[in-house]
Amino acid sequence: MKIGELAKESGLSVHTLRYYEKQDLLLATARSESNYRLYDQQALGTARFIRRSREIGFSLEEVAVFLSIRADKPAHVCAEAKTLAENKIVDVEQKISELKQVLSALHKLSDACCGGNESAEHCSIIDALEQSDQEAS
Amino acid sequence: MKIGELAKESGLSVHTLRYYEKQDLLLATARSESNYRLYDQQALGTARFIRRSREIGFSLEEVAVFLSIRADKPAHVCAEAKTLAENKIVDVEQKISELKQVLSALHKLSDACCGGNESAEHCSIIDALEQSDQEAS
DNA sequence: CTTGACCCTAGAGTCTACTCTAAGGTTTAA
DNA sequence: TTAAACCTTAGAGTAGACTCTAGGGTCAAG
Repeated sequence: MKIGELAKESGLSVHTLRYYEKQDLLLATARSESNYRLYDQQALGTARFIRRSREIGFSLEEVAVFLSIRADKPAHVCAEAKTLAENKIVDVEQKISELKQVLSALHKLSDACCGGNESAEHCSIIDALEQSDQEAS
Repeated sequence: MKIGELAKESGLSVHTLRYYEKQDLLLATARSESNYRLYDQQALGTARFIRRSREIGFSLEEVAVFLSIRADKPAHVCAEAKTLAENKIVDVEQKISELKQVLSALHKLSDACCGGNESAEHCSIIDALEQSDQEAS
């Protein structure tokens, strides 16, 4: 299959597939006489594997680790994959908690503001951003 | 006050302050004979205003809108500020919900994996990433 | 034989918000 | 007077993951 079909089947763009090749994540199975990239079913599996890993939030660097485990499973142990997943969980939890703080600050801003067509002379949003220090805990 | 002191007082770096000037967010009040940027208390207020807005998660583009409201309050209405805050709330809620889905997918991966020093031959993380379609709802 | 849909490469551009560098000039304190 | 600690500019670099462009070749249908 050529790159266009692989793109369709995998849900990745042609550009992205070529980019992944440059990053050594997904090499073409072969080249046609006219130098077109050719892929087999295994390559399609890998493309989908990468897409799923990305959707779950892994970076390309992390995906590369998964791919190397996947490529030679007997040479690796479960702990390697699990560590990656656990670290990612910590990252994501951290991000969520940061965003929740941001959200609470935003709600405070928004709730205090009348939001009407009154002049912003005494807009509580602007005023709140003016305050010297406000900790939201 | 010179840029170094403004940096210290505002909690922004000298580089960042100059960057904000380039972005027309915070102009120097004046220049000394030797062409040093000079700032007054009002500029310090603006610097802090920007920092607080950024901490709450507004982009520089959004901060620019706040600054223009702040600069001429009578010419603006509360609705403008509130709209910005509400849109940001929607964005942040969206991001949080995406991250929660990611987190749940990660937990599924991680929980299924023994994580031990066994060969990754049957690692359930790698296997799960291999699956063709798994919707987490 | 031409049109359109493919494919190729190298390399540049995008996004946001900085962050840093090079190569200088100024001020201050000892 | 000299060294440290400031300040200036224009412009490049950083992160991550694409995304696109220019300028060209290839292939199948009508």
